[in-house]
Amino acid sequence: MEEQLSERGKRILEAVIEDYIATAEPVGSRTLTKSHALALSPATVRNVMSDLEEMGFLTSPHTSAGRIPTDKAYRLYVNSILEVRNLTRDNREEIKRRCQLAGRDISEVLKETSRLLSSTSSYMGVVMAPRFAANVFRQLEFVKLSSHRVLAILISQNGAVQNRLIETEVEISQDDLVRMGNYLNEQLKGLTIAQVRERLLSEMKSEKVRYDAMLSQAIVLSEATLKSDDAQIFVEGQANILDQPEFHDAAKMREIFRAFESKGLILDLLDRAMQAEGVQIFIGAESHLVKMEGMSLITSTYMTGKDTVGVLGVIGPTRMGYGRVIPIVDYTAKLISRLLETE
Amino acid sequence: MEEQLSERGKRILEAVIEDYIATAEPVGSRTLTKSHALALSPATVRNVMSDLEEMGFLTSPHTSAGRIPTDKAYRLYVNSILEVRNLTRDNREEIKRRCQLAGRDISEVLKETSRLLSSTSSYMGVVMAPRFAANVFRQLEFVKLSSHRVLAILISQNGAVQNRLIETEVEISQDDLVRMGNYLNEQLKGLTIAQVRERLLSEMKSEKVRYDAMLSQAIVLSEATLKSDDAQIFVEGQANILDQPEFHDAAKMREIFRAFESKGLILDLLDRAMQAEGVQIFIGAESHLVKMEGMSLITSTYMTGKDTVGVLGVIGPTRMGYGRVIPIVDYTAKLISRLLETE
DNA sequence: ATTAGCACTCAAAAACCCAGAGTGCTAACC
DNA sequence: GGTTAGCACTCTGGGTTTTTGAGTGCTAAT
Repeated sequence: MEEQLSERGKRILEAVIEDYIATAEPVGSRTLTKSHALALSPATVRNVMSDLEEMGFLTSPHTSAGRIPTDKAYRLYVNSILEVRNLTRDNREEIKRRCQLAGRDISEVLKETSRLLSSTSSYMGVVMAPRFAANVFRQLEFVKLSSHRVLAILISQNGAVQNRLIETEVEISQDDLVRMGNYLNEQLKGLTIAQVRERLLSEMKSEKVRYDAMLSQAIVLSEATLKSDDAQIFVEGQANILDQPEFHDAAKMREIFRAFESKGLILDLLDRAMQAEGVQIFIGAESHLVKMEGMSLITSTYMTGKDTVGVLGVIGPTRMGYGRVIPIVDYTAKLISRLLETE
Repeated sequence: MEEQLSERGKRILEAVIEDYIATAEPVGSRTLTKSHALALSPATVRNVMSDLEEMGFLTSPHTSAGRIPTDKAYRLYVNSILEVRNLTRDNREEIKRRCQLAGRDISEVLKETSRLLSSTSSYMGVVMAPRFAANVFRQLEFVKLSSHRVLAILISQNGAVQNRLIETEVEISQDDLVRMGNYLNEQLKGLTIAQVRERLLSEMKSEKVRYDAMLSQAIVLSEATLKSDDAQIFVEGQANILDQPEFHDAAKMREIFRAFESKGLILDLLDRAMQAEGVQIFIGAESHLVKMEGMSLITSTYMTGKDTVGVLGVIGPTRMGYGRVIPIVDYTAKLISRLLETE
């Protein structure tokens, strides 16, 4: 049963996949011979397709419909058949243009990137921001807003900013706040945010702190600032997938939207994608997430310097234009990496 | 034709509206007499309904279906028939619990509020953040990230933070940046952000700046920080409206999602809602936005101290549980107002 | 090995029918 | 007068049946 795939078999499988990608309809032997110049009769094609079905590359939704590619077929396709097109100059220009980070806040840029991915691919764009905790600490700032309210602002070396409003037990003067800030900035210079946190937690237990009320204040404040660092994910262009014919019916649509409403699902996926460097492709059930059947995900990691810090990508139907989307994702990731470089 | 609406007419109209809200089906005379204890025969009800139709409160999708309320009917209903229920204690507790702003960044809180509105109403939640420009300036901070990159952080009195990455032409030392910051903070104390901007623009033209390179740098930097203040809008729970039977068919769904994808539409609406203080209700076509037919919007403004600074609300189908949603919106707005008070 | 031919299959679309809910009107009723 | 029972009529939605057409698998001829 597991005989090798012939050259002709490959050609035909490719044709089927491409037709199916284009039309979303099961493709039959006759249509295939017409659209692709195969110099073969429908009957022959039928035989080959029958073989392909046996090998698990095609299925038919029912007898007497055409056939559609299985996940396994897509896998083969992206691995060894597909040749990735280059981006057009225009495409590249547009991506570059829209990824300017000057003059904007960094998460704005990532959001825009997500939007960009969505609109150039016409599927859904996804960007996971660098985990704040992995960034290098740059500066911590306390600003007194009112008697018992302090705004803590935490700045990382790459320009990400987080802030928290803290209700303090006792009133602290702005001067004291500044002093705390200076002290901590001095202490924490060069650590990653995660390390900063560890350091603070251990200090909290130390003897010294017991006797220095202000220091302990500072530590409580900054600890409050640091806790709960949820990954930021930007998902854009959900409406795009509504245009895909496979989701035309209302029930399916609802399901999809429900699934993506909480970002947990996407987070899981992206976390997985972050394990390995570079472009990765998850096809349908491969992701082992039930909700993802019928959908594929193309991701690429991006980095600052040598460290992988985030992932971005495109989610679309399994039946998606891999050849077109892969280079988009790839190029965008590279661009973002370049932008984030701290010179 | 424009005779007054009798007491009985009102009662029946109310019954129709309530039935329709509950079932989303056109309601007929017979069902009406059954569900509401009206002590009238279907025939009589029919007569009255016929009158109501003539007056423009009801329409029938076709002969021999029941009737459905028009926008005009809803208007009358919310204005003079409906009595707004009070919130249950549980409801109030939950809203309070989820609106804690301590420990979080202010826009996080507003986003959560939007989520809250959506989940308690089971429609779509909308929150427009205070226009940053209207806030009172608190502090401006420049942080050097790398040779030509400066992060500018702008903090307002109420704890909102905006930051921008700025690529500078020439390298500026961190010391100089601090000095610039101090100078500007001194100068700009107490102004609103909008005023700050005006002030800077006018300074840029003044003679003094010509001769002080650093000052002019500072002004360029902060001007870069201030420009482009787009309103922030948080929309949550879009998937909720997919459950509404009136949007069950795929085409409608798509339309809705497309409409809300760009937030411009919502922005227009909310801007309008901000004109007047307190709870406002826009029913269907009243908003004069084509896309909004079939949908209603319940909003309330919220304030810090005496100034209206933002709006929040719920978007749902015209056929929505006004009596239930209005107090939710109202209460939430009041709560947010209280939270934002600068003590 | 390939292909033409043919009988067979099945889903989707069209055509059709029917029941049910609703209406408007008229005539009787209180 | 307002109210109600009765009746003929209308329309939609749902279910069933028919038709159509694309597609298959097999066999026999090339």
